[in-house]
Amino acid sequence: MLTNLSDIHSRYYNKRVSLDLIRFTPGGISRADLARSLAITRSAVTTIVNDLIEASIVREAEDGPTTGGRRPILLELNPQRGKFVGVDIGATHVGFLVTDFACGVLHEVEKSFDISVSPDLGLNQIDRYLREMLTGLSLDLSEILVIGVGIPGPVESDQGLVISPPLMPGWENYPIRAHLEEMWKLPVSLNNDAELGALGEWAYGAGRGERHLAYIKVGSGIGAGLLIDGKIFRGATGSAGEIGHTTIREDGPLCTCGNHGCLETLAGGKAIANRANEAVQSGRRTMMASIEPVNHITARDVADAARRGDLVAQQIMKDAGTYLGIAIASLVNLFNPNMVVVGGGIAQMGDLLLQPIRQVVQQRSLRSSVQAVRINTSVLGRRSSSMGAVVQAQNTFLDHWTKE
Amino acid sequence: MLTNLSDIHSRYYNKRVSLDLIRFTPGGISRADLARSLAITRSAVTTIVNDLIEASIVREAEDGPTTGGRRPILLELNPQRGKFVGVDIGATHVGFLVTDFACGVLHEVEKSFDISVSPDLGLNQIDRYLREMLTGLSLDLSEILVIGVGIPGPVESDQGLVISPPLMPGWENYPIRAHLEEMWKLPVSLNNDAELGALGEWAYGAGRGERHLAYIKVGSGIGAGLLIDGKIFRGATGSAGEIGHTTIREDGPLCTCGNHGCLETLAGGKAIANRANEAVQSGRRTMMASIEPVNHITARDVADAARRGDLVAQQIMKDAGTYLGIAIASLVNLFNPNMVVVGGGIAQMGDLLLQPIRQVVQQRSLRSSVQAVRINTSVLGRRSSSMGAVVQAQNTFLDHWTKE
DNA sequence: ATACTTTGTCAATTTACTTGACAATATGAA
DNA sequence: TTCATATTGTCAAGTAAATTGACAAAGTAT
Repeated sequence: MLTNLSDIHSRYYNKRVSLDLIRFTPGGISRADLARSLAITRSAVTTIVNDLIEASIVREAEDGPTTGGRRPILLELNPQRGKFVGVDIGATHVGFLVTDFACGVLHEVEKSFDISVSPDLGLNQIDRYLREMLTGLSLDLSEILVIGVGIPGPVESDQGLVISPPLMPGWENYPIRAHLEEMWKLPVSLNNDAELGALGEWAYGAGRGERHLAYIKVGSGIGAGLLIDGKIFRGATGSAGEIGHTTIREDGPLCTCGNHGCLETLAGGKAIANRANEAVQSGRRTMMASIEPVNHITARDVADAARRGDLVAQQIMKDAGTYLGIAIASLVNLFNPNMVVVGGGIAQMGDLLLQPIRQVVQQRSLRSSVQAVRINTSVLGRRSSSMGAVVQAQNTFLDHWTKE
Repeated sequence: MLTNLSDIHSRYYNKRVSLDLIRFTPGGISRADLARSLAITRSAVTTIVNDLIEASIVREAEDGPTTGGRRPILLELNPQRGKFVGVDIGATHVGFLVTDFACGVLHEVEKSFDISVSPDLGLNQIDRYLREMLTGLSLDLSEILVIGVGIPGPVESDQGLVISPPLMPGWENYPIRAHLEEMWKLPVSLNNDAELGALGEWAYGAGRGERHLAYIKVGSGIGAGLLIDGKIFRGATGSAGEIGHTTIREDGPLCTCGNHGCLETLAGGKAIANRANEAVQSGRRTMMASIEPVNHITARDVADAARRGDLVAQQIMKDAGTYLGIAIASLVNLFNPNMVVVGGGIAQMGDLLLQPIRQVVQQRSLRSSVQAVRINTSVLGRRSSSMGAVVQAQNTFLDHWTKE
C-alpha cells in the first residue's frame, strides 16, 4: 500500500502515509512513532493527527506500552466512520463482505455464479445478490462509502475493464467499473482477484507487512498477485503475475489457451479433478471410486480423500504441488519475494501441498532467494480476495479524502 | 529512476524529481512542462530551477519548439559541474567509462580481469587500472564526484557487498563498497551488473523511458535486471532477476550450482562454446573446424561463423535463442514488462538470436502481455552496464546534494 | 493591427513543517 | 521518598515551499 507520490500530491503525502501507518501497523502506532517513520517532528504529526481526528477518520485507542517515559497514545481507524463492501467475482461463485471503516467484518455471503454468461446478465445478477444482502442487514446502498470488486482476469485499472481474459472471454473490453458505478451510484474500485488476494493476505493475513509478497491463487485457474513494497504491481497491461499459462511440460495436456502443458492444466482445480476421474476409471484402489455420479469427482473430493488418508488422492495432490513448485521456483528466482502465500480452494490442503512446493523451490531456486522467502498457505482462506477488495475500497476512499 | 519518497524527504521531493525529469526527458524539458509533470505552479518551478542553476547543476539550453505562444526555454544538466566514472566488473573483463556531469562519454577502456582471484587482489588490480587511465587523461581522482561500480552477483545495496554469488564465490560478504571508498576516498555506488545494464539501456539506450523494463545479460552467465517504474527492483535480498539458474530441461547438463539443465548451461556463453566444440569433434561440416587450438572455440567464434553463414553455428545460436525465449516467455508472463532488452556479448548476433526468442515468447506468453512487450537487442552494447554505473553515480551525487 | 496563447517572473499570501520551550508521565538510582 | 533522566504530546513563533493573482515577453492566427 504505502502510498506513492505519483498518485498523491506531495503536499498531502505525509498525511496519506500517516493514514497507512495507522491502518497497517500491527498493534497500533503512536504520534511519536509516526514522527520517526515519516522523519518529521512530533509537532507536525500533532497537527496532522488532529486533522484526521476532526474528520472522524482516526481515533485514540488505549495507551501503549511504555519505553521508559510517558506512555504513548495509540491511534486507530474509527470503525464508525462508514462502511465498505468487498465483492469477489469467481468463475463459479461470488463472495460478498460487508465491513466497518476499520475493515472489521460485519457480514459475509457466498452465492453461486456463472462467469460464462454475458457481462450484462452477470452484473445484474451480482446487483440482485448485493441488494438482497443489504436489505437483510437493514442497510441502504447509500450508507456504503466505496465498493471494491475483484474479477478473475487482467484488469486495466485506469479504464476499469478486463483485457483478453482467458477465463471470461465475453467480458473483454466491457466497461465493468463504469457499469457498476452507474448501477450503484457509488465509487467502485476494480481489480484482479489474485492482486486482491495478495493485498488481503498482506493487510490482515499470512503476509502481514512483508515487503515483497506473491500470492498464488489456485482455483479453477491459477494466477498470482504481486505486491512490491506493499503496493500492487500490475505490469504494463495489468497482466503481471499471470502464471497459469506458463508452459511446464511441452508434452502436457491441451489448454484452453491453445498451448500444451500450461501450469493450469497440470495443477489447477479442473486438472486435479480430471486426474482423479482417470484414476478411478483405470480401476485403481481409492475411496474416490464410490463418489456419485461416476466421472464427476471434484477437486474438493480429492482434497477430502487425501486428508482422510487416500493414497491415490494424496499422490495427485503431491504431483500438483510439484508442478506448482516448479512455477513458484521460477517466480522466486525472478522476483525474489519475502513471502509466497498459496491461496484459493486448494490451499486448505495445508502441508500436503506445501511440502512438495517447498521441496522443489529449495532445490531449484537460488540459495540467497530461498533463504529469504517464507512459503505458507493463506490465513484468510476464501476471504482473502474479498478482504483485499475492501482494503482497496478503503484506499480509494482515503485517496479521495486526502486530496480534499 | 524517478525518485521514491522512501529515499528522499518529502520536502525536497519536487526538487529531486525536477532533476530526474531534466535528466531523462528526451529532447529536454521546459519550466512549464516541469510544472505540469509535478502538478505544481510555474512560479514554484521558477524558484526550484533558480536553485538548480545557482548550484551549477542545471543550465538553460536553446529554445524549444513553439506551441502557439512564447517559446519555452529548455533545461539541461550542466556538463561542466563535475565528472563521473563507471566501472563494469565482469568475469573476464573490466570496463571503465569516464563521463562529464551530463553522462557524456569522455573516455572508455576495457581491460582483462579474472574474477576468480581474491577480492583484495582483484580490487587492487582495478585500482591500478583506474589510476593508470586517469593519469593518461591528466585527471586526478579528486576531480571525480562519484564512482559507480557494477559486479556480476546479487548485491545487498545497504551494506555494499555481494551475497552467495554463483560466479564469484570468494567474494561473499566481502565489504566491497567500503574497501573501494577507503581506497579512493570517494563515494562509491555498488550494484549488480544486469541491474545497471537495465538502467543504462533505459536512460540512453534501447529502452528509453519505458515504464517497466527487463534487461537480459547473456555473457559467461545469464542474469536479468528489472526496472519497475524506471527504478531498479532488487527484491528481498537483491537477487531479483537471477534467471540464469532457472531449470529449463531437467535432463540437461550439470550446472556449477549443482542442478541440471539451468538456462545458463543451455544458452550461456560457455554452453554455446561447448556445443560448438562438440559439433566439431563429432565431425560435422562447419567452418569452425579450422579454429586453433582444437577444442578452444569461443562463443565469439560461433557468433562470427554464424554471421558468415555457417549452418552449424547458426543452429547453435538458434537453439540458444529458443532456450532464452523459454525463460523470457515466463518472465513476460510473470512481470509483464513494456520492454525486454537482450544484452551482453551475445546480443551482437541481432536477429539471428531475436527471431527464435520472439517466436517462443509469442507462442508461450499471454496474449495481452505479448502485445505490450517490445523485444530488442541492446543499443549500448558492451557499454550498457558501465553507462548504468555512471547513471547510478549521478544518482548518488544528486540524492546527496538534494538532501543538503 | 488586433485578439489570443503560452512561457516565465514577481510580490503577497497560505500552509506544512521546524525550532525551542514546556507540561505530563514514566523509570531507575540515591 | 526524592531526584535525575527519558519519552510523549502540545504550544507559540518562525521558516520555507508552495499558492494566488498579476503582468511582461514572445509567439501564432485572423
